[in-house]
Amino acid sequence: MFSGALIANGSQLGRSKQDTQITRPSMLEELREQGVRITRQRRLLVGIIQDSPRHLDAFTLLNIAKQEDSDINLATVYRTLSLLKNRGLIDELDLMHLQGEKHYYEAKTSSDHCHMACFGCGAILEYASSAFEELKRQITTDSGFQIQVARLELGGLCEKCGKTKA
Amino acid sequence: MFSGALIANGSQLGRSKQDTQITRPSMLEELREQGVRITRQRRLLVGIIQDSPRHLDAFTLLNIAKQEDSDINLATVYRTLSLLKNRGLIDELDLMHLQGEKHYYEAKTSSDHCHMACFGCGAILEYASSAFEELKRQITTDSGFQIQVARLELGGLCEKCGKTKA
DNA sequence: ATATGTGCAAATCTTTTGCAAATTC
DNA sequence: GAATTTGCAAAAGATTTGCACATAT
Repeated sequence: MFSGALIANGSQLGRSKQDTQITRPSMLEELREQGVRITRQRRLLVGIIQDSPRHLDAFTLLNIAKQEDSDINLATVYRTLSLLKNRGLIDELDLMHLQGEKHYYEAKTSSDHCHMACFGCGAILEYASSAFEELKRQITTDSGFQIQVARLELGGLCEKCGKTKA
Repeated sequence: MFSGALIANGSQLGRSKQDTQITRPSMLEELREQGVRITRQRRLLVGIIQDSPRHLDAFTLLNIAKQEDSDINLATVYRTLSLLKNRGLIDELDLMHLQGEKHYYEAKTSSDHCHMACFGCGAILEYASSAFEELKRQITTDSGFQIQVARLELGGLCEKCGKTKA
């Protein structure tokens, strides 16, 4: 069972084969258009989230931000994350609670992708597929539910751990 | 925005159209086979989870159990949930954090199904589809990841709320 | 100038843990 | 009888909130 202190995340988009391209649009512009006040702290946090290849939890985000603005506070981080989430600019993930109950955040992408958490080594892999988009379409058509947020998380063994433990 | 005190859950399996049948096998037998000691508390909790049409959180489960055994403790509930989760007998859900950060649990079913949380009225709908199973197969084939747990959660507006707010 | 956002500290909520007593096999 | 599980109370971890001060438009 994985029990390391850090998520061994080499995930970077495209680590696994996938058939859909992922792109991330600019968040600050979007916020301005929505009439949201842009503060020093928000600019900083949004920049970090947008640039980061990793899934950040609130505390990690705080520590990265502190390198630029040593006075920034954890409460501000949480308030900003909440704002971005409510405006649909970031997705919130649990990553199968591999590291306790905290949440992880990432800039919303053009097409939804699933996250695979390896119970063996703790790696987080991403995978985008047109079949996922197709499944969402099917559900909407079939049930009449209008999807605003979609989260597909898988837990199991990555290719390497699967071979080791088999 | 939904802000009621209880999840308005009329979900009962099969509320929405779906193309895959869901069945729930017996947990106690499975536990015995796995050599797990069956205590009074475990028997009670497992029975409640198995019978419940709703997604239970730890505290709700405790209160239902207290009607039978007024001494049962919240720690025991958490320890039992943890046992069942690790043995693959129940699934853990977040239901899009519609009601804070707590988790919800349900007996694992023969085929995975997705949970749709309505931001309008708080209803939780379930939907099982062969396309979901097919997507999992595709991901496994394509990435080599061996899936042990799958969780697909959608947030948005149910059919009724979609019409009201459109 | 005024509404809004921030830092700080305390509070809240959920889940986990240490330990002595009770229970199951 | 020995090993495991439980209840209780306390601790831990993540997130939220009240309020006085600072900032953006």
